[in-house]
Amino acid sequence: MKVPHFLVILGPTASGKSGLAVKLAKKFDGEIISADSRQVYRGLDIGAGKITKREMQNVPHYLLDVANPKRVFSVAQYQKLAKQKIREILARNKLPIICGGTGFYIQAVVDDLVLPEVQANLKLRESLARKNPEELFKILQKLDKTRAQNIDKNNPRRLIRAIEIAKSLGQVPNFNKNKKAENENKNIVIIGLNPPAEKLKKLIKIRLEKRLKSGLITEVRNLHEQEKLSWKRLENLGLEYKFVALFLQKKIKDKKEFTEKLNTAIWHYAKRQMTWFKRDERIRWLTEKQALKLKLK
RNA sequence: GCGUCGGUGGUAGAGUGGUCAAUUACAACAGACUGUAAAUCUGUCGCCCAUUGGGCUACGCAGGUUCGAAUCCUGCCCGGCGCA
Repeated sequence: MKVPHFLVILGPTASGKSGLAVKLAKKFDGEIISADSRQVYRGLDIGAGKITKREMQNVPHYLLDVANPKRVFSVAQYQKLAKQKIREILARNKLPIICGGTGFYIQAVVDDLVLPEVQANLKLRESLARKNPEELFKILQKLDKTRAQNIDKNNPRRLIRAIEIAKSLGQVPNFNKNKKAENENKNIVIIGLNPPAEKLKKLIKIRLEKRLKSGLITEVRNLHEQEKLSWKRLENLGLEYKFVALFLQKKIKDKKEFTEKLNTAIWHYAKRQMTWFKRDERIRWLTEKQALKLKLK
């Protein structure tokens, strides 16, 4: 296989991406760029499954801890930073390895999506949040007919963001399709890891137990008490952060119920990740063993 | 033992003579994704064929009433509560 412009390692949560990335980085003299929408935040460690210094084995890792967890980080920001890191790594004659489970972030980089730089308007969002989808849709229709035509009418979050963008830019810009075509020529190797469902379920379960033992609950409590992250914010961060926050608030009282619900939620997440990945035919689905046998020249 | 309330689809739990293969939620499965993505949203969900539609088996078990029963009656089995 030709030496790629960069390498991507993706897969559902708990599929073993981080470990593989380190091994491949050592083999190919690479450096790793995380593609994870939660690991970008400072202080989200155990719950987000951030790789430890020790696990990094001296392989440089980027785009971890680059954002304040109080503020919402966006794909647009991610894309900008990731592209910059890729350039830097290439300039050093090393192989950039993008590794993560946030499909959208990965796509933003791989296909170089055109993302409107419209910042979150919290006041606008708050006032729009009170409206139902039908009302939101009507507002969007007035602002941007094109976007209204292909948007999911039932999805308030999308509707609100579309309105936000339309208000600021007049309309929601299109993806740059040409860019995507151009990218087909770029040599990008995408490796997907996808253990069988039953195995993945087990991996998720074991990993959660491990996280609980290594202080997950304390981490979330500290984020709330010391870092002053509101419960609402923690709930919004999802999965571990959401369910531990609910548990600490006693909205879920039973520890067993808490574990079960969280496990299910993580499983649901893994499945959502897979539906996203499945449609990308460029992904080469391999086992870790197969991936380690890859040769680049 | 008597009294009483209840036993409904994988689970919880509505339904109390027809419009019920059975509200809803969860789980399960599939999917979307113009940018808050660990979020947000959608579809399917008894079985068998079918394009609308049709057939079959189902609401603890066995009988009965009725044109018609998850729904009413009788007996039995099982569980909660009360009194003994």
